[in-house]
Amino acid sequence: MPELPEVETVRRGLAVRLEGRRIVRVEQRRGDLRWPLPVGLPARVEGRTVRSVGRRAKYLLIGLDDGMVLLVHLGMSGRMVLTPIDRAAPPGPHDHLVFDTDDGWRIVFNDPRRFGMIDLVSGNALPTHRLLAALGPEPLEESFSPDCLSDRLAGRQTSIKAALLDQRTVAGLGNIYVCEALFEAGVSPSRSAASVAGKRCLRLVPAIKDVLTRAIAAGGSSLRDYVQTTGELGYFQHAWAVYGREGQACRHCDCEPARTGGVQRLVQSGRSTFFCPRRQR
DNA sequence: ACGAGAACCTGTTTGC
DNA sequence: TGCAAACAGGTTCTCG
Repeated sequence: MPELPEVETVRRGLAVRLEGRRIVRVEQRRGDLRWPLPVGLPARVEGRTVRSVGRRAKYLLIGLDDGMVLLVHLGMSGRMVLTPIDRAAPPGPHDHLVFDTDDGWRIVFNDPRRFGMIDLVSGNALPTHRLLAALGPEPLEESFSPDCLSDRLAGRQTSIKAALLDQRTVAGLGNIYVCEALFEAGVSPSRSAASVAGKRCLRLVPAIKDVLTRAIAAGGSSLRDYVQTTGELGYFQHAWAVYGREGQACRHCDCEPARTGGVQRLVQSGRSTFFCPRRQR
């Protein structure tokens, strides 16, 4: 579910309800997600006031008033669901953590596949945290420039698709937005990363920024039952040009799928890639 | 050192 | 219709 735009959407939803609120109760309903949860998590969070809700790449950073930060990754299927406590349903089988605030709101972390990760770390230690230390630049920051990406792609033998999926190259892109950005830039996903270093980054970097910005504005992409913290659906999935559109016309070619084959699908390092071979070279 | 593939886990969709 | 296989937004680990 969650790539940068979805996590940013969740961050904004959480910030509204959590910033300045005290967490009066934490219920931990199982001991592990991808890894064991931090020892004594509920007791270490109960009574704390939330200072800030930030984001780094696909990680949510919930800053507490004692200087600790709750680090949350939603994995593939993680969700944060917000409801008033008096209207909250009983916890379901995949509701792993429940947080109640002093003004009567409940935040439930739900994650059926349990690829999510949660840690509680000192704010000072964040930059060197094992999950964050190697992350590449934030794609929406100004410092993420064509030159910056070019340097990171130079000399790499893997495909541009795999390189952009690698969070050390640039942080926050996932399978959907890599496909969309490569389409918008007119770059073939099969091209070597090294061959994109240089002038193709002049198109690729603005395309990445544009796709992410538009997706955030739309509240992210909703697949299956993914909803924002508010319960609303994101609607960027309707704007996809190529992702999930095998055999259909891409958003910019007038070509008839019956004659040209339309959007093509291929598998790269085990993941589906969607692209338009007429537009992407 | 780097890159491809497997593994982690559950739910939903697809195909025979 | 029913069941099994394929597939899904991510990350880490292993192996060549």
